[in-house]
Amino acid sequence: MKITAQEEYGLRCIMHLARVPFGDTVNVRQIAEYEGLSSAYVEKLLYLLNRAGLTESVRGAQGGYRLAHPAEQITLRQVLEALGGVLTADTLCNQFSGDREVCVHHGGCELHSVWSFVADYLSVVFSRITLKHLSDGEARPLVPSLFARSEQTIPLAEREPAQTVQTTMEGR
Amino acid sequence: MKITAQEEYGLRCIMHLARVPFGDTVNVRQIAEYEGLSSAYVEKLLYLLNRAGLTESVRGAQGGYRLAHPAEQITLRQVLEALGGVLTADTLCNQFSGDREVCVHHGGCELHSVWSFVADYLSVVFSRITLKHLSDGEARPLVPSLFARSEQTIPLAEREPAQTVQTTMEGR
DNA sequence: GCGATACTTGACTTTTTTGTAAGGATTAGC
DNA sequence: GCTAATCCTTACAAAAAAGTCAAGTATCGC
Repeated sequence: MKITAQEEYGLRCIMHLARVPFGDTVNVRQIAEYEGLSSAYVEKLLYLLNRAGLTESVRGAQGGYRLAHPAEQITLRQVLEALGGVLTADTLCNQFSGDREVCVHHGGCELHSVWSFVADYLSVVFSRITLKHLSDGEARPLVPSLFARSEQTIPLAEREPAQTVQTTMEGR
Repeated sequence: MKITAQEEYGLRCIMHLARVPFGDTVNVRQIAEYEGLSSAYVEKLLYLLNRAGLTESVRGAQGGYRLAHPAEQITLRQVLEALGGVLTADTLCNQFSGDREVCVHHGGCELHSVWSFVADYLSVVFSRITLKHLSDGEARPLVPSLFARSEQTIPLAEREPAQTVQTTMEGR
């Protein structure tokens, strides 16, 4: 499970825009220098964000990019969506079908329900977090904490499973 | 955010082992045929799982693979770890440093706290789910649901942010 | 209008991930 | 001990993702 480079860097770029007063533009070079990325790459990332309607561009001298809406109206989910798509159970099932037309587990896969629940969770969490929350450092509390509570509620896998790495023989 | 092919297919392979009586071996060809993957690929995936001590191999004729521990003692987290590493905030910060030595946001990045919380959540959830839960179809309830509850508790980003895609002009 | 600035976009190169191949090692059964 | 079945491991090829280039087009300031 991983976050792609495009998502991480693209998010940083739009965060850069979220930190300046709403309406101000920032040009590609400034962002690239500050974030330690190439201008070409920042251009591409902003192109994706722009295409999704999250940013606006102002051409010509003194031009640049700015948010299309106030930072409190743009969610992390929208940004991730624009940068590469959010994890959904459907995409997973279609994506990994081995050498068959459809996934061999089509119609009854134990894994599906887990991924789909995890995906739903992430989707909801990401929809709640706006760029404003992020720039204010207020996002973390929005990721619901379930640890303390569920520690008692849910009765499972309590013991650390034996981690004695012991295969057939003493591997080399 | 995505699940890699190696994670998905590797998980399916070990699930295959989890479904037979504990101690029974299954050989690569059987798994490959059933899952619609090539034998060569299944070998590689089992190699990874074996190396991590999650499975045991029996060589020679009539050999095969089996779980190294009962299915209720192997967690989803261990499997994902063996197949490609679990998402952690540390890896993220080290992984995406642009063209600098360290991430430009080192020491104070707003994104870090979000990723790290999300990563913690996933880690806890995946640690709770065992292969037994998965094969019994009991895993879904173990992914804590926070929706109904937090809907009221958390006061944010309530309105669907304006999605009027309107850039500089009528695109193209 | 002209030149400079800066966005736009598709093609291209590099890197990483996926998946295949192949030769070797081990064991069971005869 | 020979043979067939099966795992083991590394190297390689193919595909996808990441990142760069370059030739645009639009706009501003003079």
